[in-house]
Amino acid sequence: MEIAKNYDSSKTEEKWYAHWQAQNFFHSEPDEREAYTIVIPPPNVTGVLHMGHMLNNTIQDLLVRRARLLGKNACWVPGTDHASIATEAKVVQRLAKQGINKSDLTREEFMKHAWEWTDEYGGTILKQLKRLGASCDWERTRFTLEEDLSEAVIDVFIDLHEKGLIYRGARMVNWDPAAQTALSDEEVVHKEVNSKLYYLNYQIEGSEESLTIATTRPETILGDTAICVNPTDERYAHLKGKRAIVPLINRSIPIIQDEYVDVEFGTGCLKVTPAHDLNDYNLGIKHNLESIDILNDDGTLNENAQLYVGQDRFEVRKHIVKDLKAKGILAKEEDLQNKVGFSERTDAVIEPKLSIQWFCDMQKLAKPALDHVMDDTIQFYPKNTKNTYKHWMSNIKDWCISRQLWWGHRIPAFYFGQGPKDFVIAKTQEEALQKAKQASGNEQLTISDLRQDEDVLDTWFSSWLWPISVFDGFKNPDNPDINYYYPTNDLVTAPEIMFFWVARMVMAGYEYKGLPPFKNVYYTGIVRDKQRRKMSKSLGNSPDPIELIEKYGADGVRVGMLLSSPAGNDLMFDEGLCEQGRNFSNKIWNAIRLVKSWEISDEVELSEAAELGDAWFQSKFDAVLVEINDAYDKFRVSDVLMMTYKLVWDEFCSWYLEMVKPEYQQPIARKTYDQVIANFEKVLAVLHPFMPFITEEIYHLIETRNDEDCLMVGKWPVANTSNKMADEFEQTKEIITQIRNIRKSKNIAFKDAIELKVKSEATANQFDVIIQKLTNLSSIEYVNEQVENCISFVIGANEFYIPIGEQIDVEAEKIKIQTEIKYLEGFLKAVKGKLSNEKFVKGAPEQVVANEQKKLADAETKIELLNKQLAAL
RNA sequence: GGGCGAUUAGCUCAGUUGGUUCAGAGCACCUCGUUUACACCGAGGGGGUCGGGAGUUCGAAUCUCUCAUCGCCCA
Repeated sequence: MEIAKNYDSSKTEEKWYAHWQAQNFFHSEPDEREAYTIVIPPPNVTGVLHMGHMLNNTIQDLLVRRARLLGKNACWVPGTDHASIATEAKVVQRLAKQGINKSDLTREEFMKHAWEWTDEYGGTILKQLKRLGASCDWERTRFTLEEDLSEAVIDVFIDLHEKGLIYRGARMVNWDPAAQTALSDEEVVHKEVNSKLYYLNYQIEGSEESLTIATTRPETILGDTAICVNPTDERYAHLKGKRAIVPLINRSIPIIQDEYVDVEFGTGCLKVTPAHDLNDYNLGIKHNLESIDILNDDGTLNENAQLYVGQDRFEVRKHIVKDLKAKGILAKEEDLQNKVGFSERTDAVIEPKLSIQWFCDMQKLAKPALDHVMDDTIQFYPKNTKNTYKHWMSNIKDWCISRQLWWGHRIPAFYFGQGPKDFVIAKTQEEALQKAKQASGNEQLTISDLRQDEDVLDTWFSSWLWPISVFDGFKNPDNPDINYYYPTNDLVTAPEIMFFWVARMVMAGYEYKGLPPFKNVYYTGIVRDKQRRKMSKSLGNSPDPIELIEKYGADGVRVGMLLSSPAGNDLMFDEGLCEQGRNFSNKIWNAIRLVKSWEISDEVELSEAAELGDAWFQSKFDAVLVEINDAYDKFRVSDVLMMTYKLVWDEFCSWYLEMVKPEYQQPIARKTYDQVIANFEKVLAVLHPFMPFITEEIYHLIETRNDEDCLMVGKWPVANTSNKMADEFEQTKEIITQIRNIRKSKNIAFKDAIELKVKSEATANQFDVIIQKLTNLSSIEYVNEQVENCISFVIGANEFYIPIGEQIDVEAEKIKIQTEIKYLEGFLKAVKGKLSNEKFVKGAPEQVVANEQKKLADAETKIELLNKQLAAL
């Protein structure tokens, strides 16, 4: 069979993915095997595949494919997230392009557009994941806004409300004026920005005196209802009980005292705007201040402000500074760096806003969620992420779960009156009506008297149920799927959503199943470019994953992604890594090409080298496999890859295949061939999780197989560690390297055979035939005396001589040997120093001292040998 | 401001309770190479005072303190 010289991924990937699907290999049903489950972190329906997804899903596929090979019943549940705020923004944008305003639509009309949008784009990422080779159980694909999952969300809302853990209340929330909705604390990103600190003079009422306050937000003075100073601040002690005048609008406000004010910051005088700052709000409550809300929901000023009405808050800032300056109220301005909150989704500057929202009380839910991570029931990788988790969980605040949006799960609250308590929580209108009649005592109520809450729930209020809801664990709490697949095994996600998602899933898991949602959480790093900038669409520094796959093959890209990504470390992505992955594909490809080029013969005798090679390789393979398994258990993914890479490239290709390779144009013994194939298949199995496509292709190049006989559903090899030949061979590798080195330095071509003479206690080395083959020796002779006129080297207690057929350069040889002696003597001195140190001999463990003594003896022997050689020159 | 973590070869990173010749890997780099799988390759090689300083110890990349620089989380 002709095999192309270079591997062409475009000819295999689609073929095998389709084949696997046709064989239904991705699908899982509960059975008697051990389950291995992963639920995908559902990507947004708005998204397209980016490098973060590539990393994340490559790792998940790696784990799932290995679990499958280990004989577990592997189930990777895919799906998408409705991404309330992001999707709604996209839909609004699209409508705007069509000249439609959201406000002109009814809720139902808008939802129709949103569903159309979702049907059109929602599956993009999942489709793209197939290109990567993701072995998801597509039959189980779920969507957070589908019927069953929505029902779970509503049921949980009702349940938590009944338990008193969800409440409605007026609070200071994070308001996103662009999306015009409240956000949770986690959706606010604090960024350091260059601002200005403005110093403004406030007139003291009934006096010529004025005091100066400092503020970064001069436009909010229109909502000021007090000035606050620290009671210990003597500068302002005389102002106690007096009032000040708000500039421009001449409102009289009290001067109050509170410890909260930082004497050091600005002037030590604080303007208090209870409606627009959380701290001021708290001060307002404490001191019973009036609260004047001067902003509309879209960030423009309202009538309460009196001035600049209808203008945007940032426009107003410019104007008011100008006006204050003109009136001599602005004392000075200073540059200042401060942190400002931005909306994670819209990047708008967040306004603290007092509004009525729904909240989820986290205290009770957080307790088991914290405990079971601290006691390692759930393990985090890397370990140090536990600290961050603990810190957040120990300082947890209530979760604002309502959003002023349409795209999402509508809050099941029905209002029957105007009072703050005039509502009921119910799953259906009918049920709501019953409850409302009861609550109001008004039997005349009809459905049309009820108003359902207009708001929807935070998207994460559905995501936190994901590991349970994808198995219908709410509707059907005892169904075979949930019993079999839950708790899931591993969760692979980004560290930045530890609070958004991971922590809350753990809470929901314990609240609703009494069990953790998963056993391990693997936090990936962030994919950055070479300059350490986070990859983002706006920077344009992210390659297109699909183009990468087309260029380097899915296998190559998978390897590229994992080559430099130890758990939790950011990944400095470089296309060169994918290139390395592609080169690796080609290396393996050429290994099968070599093997398939051999003519198999039943007549040919087994060569000793091939027998030895097989024994050695099995020993080596098993030793490495033990390490690989161990690294998998510790989620040391890039270590696993590197070990696998070296196993394939160095041990299998460079050593093993070279050992067993038949002479040019000679056939290979059938038995040897069979051994090579057996070893090849084991190597392929270990490599398969990283490179599913090429390994499957090669598996089928080895021989024609049945449709259901695929590597993907093959067996992970089992290590037999009794064979120690791998260790014994290490010294032989050194001998071979030395001989190659001599060839190199003396310019002796490989095709010219050379002789080797060995002075040793032994009369043979079990690996002599290997040495002979790999270095092209005409003979190996064991001698009792030093050999003259040779290049020599010493390994262990053995001396090796190579006659080079010409006069050797005595001086050069002398220098070489002297250099080595010098190094050894220095080493010896250090060892002797240790051993003559009484404290060391007494203090160090016996083993360590014994080792030092062995080092001493070995070095002395070697120096002696080298000196003899030197003398003989 | 509070907390966590990092700093080891040109780059990205290992280095498991301090102790084998422990200073390592991959890539990059340099030299040589049409040896009959692969130049997307082979063989060989150079390269680090382990961020600076101090300390503990018989012994420190590893433990302590301190300084510097950088990240992340929270407020």
